Amino acid sequence: MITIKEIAKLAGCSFSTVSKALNDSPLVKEETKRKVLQIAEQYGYRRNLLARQLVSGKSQMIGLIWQDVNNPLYAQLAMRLFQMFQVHGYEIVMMMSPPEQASDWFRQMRVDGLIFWGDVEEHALQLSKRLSTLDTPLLVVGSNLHLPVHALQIDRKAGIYAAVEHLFKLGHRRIGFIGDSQEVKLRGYKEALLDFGLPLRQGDVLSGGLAWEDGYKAIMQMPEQDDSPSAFIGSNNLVTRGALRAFTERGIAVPDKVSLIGYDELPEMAYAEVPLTSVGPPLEEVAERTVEMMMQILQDGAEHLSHTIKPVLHTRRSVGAPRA
Amino acid sequence: MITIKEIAKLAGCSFSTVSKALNDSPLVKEETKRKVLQIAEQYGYRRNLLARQLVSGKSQMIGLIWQDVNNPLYAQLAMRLFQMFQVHGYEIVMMMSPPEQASDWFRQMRVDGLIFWGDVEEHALQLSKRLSTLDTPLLVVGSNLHLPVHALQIDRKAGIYAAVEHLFKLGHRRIGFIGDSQEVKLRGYKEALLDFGLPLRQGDVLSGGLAWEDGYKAIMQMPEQDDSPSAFIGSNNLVTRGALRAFTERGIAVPDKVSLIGYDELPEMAYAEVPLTSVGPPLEEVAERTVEMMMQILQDGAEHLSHTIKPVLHTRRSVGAPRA
DNA sequence: TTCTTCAATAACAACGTTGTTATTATATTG
DNA sequence: CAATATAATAACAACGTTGTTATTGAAGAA
Repeated sequence: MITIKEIAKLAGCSFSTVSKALNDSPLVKEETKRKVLQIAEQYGYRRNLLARQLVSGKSQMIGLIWQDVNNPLYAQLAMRLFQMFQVHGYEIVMMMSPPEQASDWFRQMRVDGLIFWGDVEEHALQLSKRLSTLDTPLLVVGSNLHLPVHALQIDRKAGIYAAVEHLFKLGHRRIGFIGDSQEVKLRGYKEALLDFGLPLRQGDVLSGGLAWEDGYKAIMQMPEQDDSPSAFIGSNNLVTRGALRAFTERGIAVPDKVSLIGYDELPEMAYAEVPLTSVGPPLEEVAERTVEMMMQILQDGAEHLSHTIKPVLHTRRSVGAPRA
Repeated sequence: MITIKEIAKLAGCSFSTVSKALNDSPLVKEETKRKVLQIAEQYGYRRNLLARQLVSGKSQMIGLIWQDVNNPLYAQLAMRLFQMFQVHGYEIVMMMSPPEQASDWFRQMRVDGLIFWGDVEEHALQLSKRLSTLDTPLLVVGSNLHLPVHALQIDRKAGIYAAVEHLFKLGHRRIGFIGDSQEVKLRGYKEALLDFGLPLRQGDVLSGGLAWEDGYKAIMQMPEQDDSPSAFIGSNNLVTRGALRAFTERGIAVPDKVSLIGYDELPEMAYAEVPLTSVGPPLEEVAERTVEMMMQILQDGAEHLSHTIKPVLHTRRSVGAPRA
């Protein structure tokens, strides 16, 4: 690929003049500029960003560490971040490797900032501790912990709480929870039960991970009882959709026999066989705040930023009043 | 962030010795190595990849251009590529911008190779033409065109053909097609009809794009007729799932009243309210071949590679014999 | 004319590496 | 003891840029 030095030879001037011409500097005669630009065009010159970033000390890149590819939530978010950061002259670079490995490579590439989706608290904590003393600013999006780095918190506890409240107000007195792998959500569930004077029954919390199958299995394996919950809350979009599938297969009509609310608000929720009522952070707001905070960090060198987003409830067909 | 020059000062030697020590060169005394390594560790030294790649002329990066974030197929594929290329010492860098823009940035970053998912033929053609004369090798994955670049073809026509054949053998004589935006697939459909002696009826091809809603709307808006098709083929996983949703809503039982086959083989197909029979390229094979071809291009400088993968049929519940 | 001013360009240093070549100091040989 | 081989390190060039400083040549002022 042609370099400014080669263009200089062709144009019969020095490479520093070429550099200035390509950057449209007023120090170069119009005629020279034209000649240089014409040659650059002709030979398909592309500036070498590695070199430019090396000398400038800024990479204009933001590293995005992405682990959970199967969750469409992140695909949506990533897409928006891409578009929004580009407006500010930054490129998003994504990696799907384990956090430690990804952050290490990003630091070697001298990215200006790092974004980490911190819904797995353990990883968020570990990574933020590791990077807190270092020179690459880290923004953790979606954690609930108090971290030693910049954080865009999502108040999942409040989200689940709101879901319980919604069901309670409709008359549900026996509410189950599917997927116990995220402690904050479970805490929101338990606190709400307590506040509304409902007993916490161990059997109503169906344990399992965050994948579709986990929700499916949880409901399929649920023992048939007379007094099982009249409503369930699924801990994320995948689990909830898996659960819905299982209810349908077992012939338990939603919402006639059982109501279902899922955490995460996504187009997919409306596409389910029964459109799902959901609580989740407004995606657009998450994206906007992420960009806003990162720009404050990069441009103003802001310290220890923190902001919290509250999930919002979207009512759809999957929830009704309990049968008498 | 500390550099080798600063380490040199601290260690009391020249920066070139530090460089060698960090690369474990046999030209450096063990004692010196230890001292340098200890200081590097202490100060959290990370090599500057920008500088290293500038001098080496190799970036060890492969650019992946990703447009259709909503299709989970690509999320799965991307994940596998990440893992597999890492074994070969390459990092995948992803961008979600429009192809022209993304490829331009990647070239400026001097990536060693580019991968483009070419299911939108128009984009694939345009990009491959643009890059065919340039020095950055482009591998188009999943196109059907004869392109002037390396290509891992997916024979979608054969896939759809196989779907029609499968239905025909079960006794279906009236087969519809949902989503007409990919010409190859439509061609497979038409050719198969012809070969099996079935008439092509305009009304049996429901037009629309590749999103969930397109499939949903197509079926919702389909006029109620006595002699409508006894089976449908959806042009991708989203469209098919949207269509299934619509059938369910309209009370048209799948597979009792109508059979449904979807293009794309993904876990999601099995998760649908009626597990969907599908034809699609084996993902793992696509990933493996992608890596294999790219490595041949990068290491052996292979010219004009081409390989074709045939989609495979997976039978599930959504297909049955037509009602008498 | 001779000095100054200014526009245009050239030259150079720097960014952080790697790889090659040059320079030491030390050990080995005859 | 000088000559030479060897080990360790230093010095330097290069990669492709950008930004700063130095050098030109020509026009305008004294």
